[in-house]
Amino acid sequence: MPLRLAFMGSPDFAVPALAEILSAGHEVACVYTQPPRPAGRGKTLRPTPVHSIASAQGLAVRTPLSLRKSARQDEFAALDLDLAVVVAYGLILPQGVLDAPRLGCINLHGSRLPRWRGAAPIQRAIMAGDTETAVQVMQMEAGLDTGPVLMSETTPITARDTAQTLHDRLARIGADLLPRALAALERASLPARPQPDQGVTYAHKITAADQPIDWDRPAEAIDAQIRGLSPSPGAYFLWQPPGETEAIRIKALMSEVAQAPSDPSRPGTVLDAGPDVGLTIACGSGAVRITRLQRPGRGPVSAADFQRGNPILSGTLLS
RNA sequence: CGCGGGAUGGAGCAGCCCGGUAGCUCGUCAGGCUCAUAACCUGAAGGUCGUAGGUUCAAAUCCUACUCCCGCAC
Repeated sequence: MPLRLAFMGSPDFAVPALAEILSAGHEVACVYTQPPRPAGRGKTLRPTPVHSIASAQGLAVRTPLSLRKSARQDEFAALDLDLAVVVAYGLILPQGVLDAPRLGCINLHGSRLPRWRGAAPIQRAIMAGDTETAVQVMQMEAGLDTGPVLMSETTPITARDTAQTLHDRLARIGADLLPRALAALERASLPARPQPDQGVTYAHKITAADQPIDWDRPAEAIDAQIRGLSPSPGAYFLWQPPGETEAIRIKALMSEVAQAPSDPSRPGTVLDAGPDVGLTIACGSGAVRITRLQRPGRGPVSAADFQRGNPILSGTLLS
């Protein structure tokens, strides 16, 4: 029995989920997504990725600025839904919305709740050095990501994961989880496990303050920061090219924890540099090797390529 | 009209301000050295300098338009 549902989501993370729901044969009566906003170079008006896909599929799309007004809630209720599936939508759902569908609203979230409730669970999990995370389907409540968990699938976070790779993996896993969750919900055979009271953390939105690298921190923390923010918005350090008067931002896109220097150097000191060895930098404790980076106006390159054209010399102090 | 940077052999860059023989670090190929090598030495191939116009005796370089890429901001 196909369900009649609304899909509410905005960014790339939600796109595979929508696709899977559609191919499972459910009736998507309406897609809710964030309104097109001026974004990117030139400040052109851009629809969300979900919006683009939904339009291409010929689905009805709504882009309210808020669901607080009763008129918006009435419109939602009038859809006469079995269920609403919410994936990174970006709006708070008032009780009136949560209660409207026959089976309520479920949410796909990229962490193992109650850890990393909120906006940026994927990045925060990597930045915190977590070795494992999950994708979970939960029954929504009024609180922020507080609802009981219906389905969960765990995945390890490796030392080679970036926000990008983990994002893609979790989106994929989540998308595969959803049709199963919907099928089970129809049969009312999905047990809901309340979230534990212990271990609650919040994944605050990534801001510009998260980006600068503080070389005084331990190597493990800096490596996690670099990978957790890669490729966007990216962690960066400042470097003053020889002969230049101003330092430029160098984005670090990929890194690994390197062998600690035998004799301690001031954090930020370039210990080893060259096309063969990449770029190893002393940290508050230990050292990190940056393996992929990008300077303003140029594309991302491997550390080896970067060093061929823009040698950052051994002994340079970065800030 | 948000601000700004970039496009130069296969890769990453310099050269442009101040027009006049296409450069650097690598890679590739050949040869040499070596027990051997990602090391070292010698040599070679490989470029419409993003596209289209303009100025000029002469344009990678100056001017105009366009295409694509990117950083910031959002």
